[in-house]
Amino acid sequence: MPELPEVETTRRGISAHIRGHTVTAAVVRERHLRWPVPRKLNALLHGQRLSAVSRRAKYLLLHFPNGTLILHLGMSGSLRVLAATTPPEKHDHLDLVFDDGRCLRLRDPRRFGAVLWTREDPARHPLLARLGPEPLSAAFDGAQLHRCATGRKRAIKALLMDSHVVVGVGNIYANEALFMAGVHPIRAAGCVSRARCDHLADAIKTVLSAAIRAGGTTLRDFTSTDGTPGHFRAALQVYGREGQACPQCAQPIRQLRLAQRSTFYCPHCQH
DNA sequence: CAACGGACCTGCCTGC
DNA sequence: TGCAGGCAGGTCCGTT
Repeated sequence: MPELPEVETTRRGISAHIRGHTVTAAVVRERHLRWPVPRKLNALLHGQRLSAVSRRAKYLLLHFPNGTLILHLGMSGSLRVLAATTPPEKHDHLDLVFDDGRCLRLRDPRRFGAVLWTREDPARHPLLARLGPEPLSAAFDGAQLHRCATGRKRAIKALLMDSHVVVGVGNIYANEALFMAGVHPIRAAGCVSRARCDHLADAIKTVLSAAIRAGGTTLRDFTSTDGTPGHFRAALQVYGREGQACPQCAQPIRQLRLAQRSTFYCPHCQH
């Protein structure tokens, strides 16, 4: 579920409903996520007013006067805003109940997600402190990508998915950006020219921006059941399309395994 | 230091 | 129909 576009769409969706409201209870039903959910979350958050919901990489940051709640959705997490009286279902691990009778509910079947608390500047939290630039910011461009790629032997796709280089590029969009830029996924990062790094950086920005717009449509209503998985699927050029015709040259899309992730590419268009 | 595999989980789909 | 096996949108950590 959550690639960066969906995390950003989630942020926008929940923010409008919960920002400015005060927590009346934090209900933890399952504390065994990627890391244990902090004890005494209820004591920490009770009576605290949520001032803002921001995002860094795929982490959502809920800002309170006494600290910040850091949420990560992992592979299968989702957040919804609904009436606090709505009965929780299987895998609904956490509710933040607000003073208007609604709650923010975290569901995460695979439990790869995380709920963490910090009193410090969240940017200095160990998980966030060493992250690379945001892909849609001016700090990320072809020059930055080329600096990181220089002298590296690993596959360019693995480099794009390395959060020290740039954050938020998951498996789907790494595939799509490489196709858009005409770069072969297993090419050694150090063998990608500056000009092609420019194209790759542009492609990442283009595909993520388009997906955020599409995600906005898909997950518009956070108070209802759930966003159907992926309006943007229709826009994918190579991901999940093994054997189908390349949109540019009509040759069959191929699939391979790279760093344990499915990788899709056109052998004719990508070098 | 760089690069790679394993690990963490459940659900869903395929094929026998 | 049942069951085994493989795969899934992430990413930290230990080993080489």
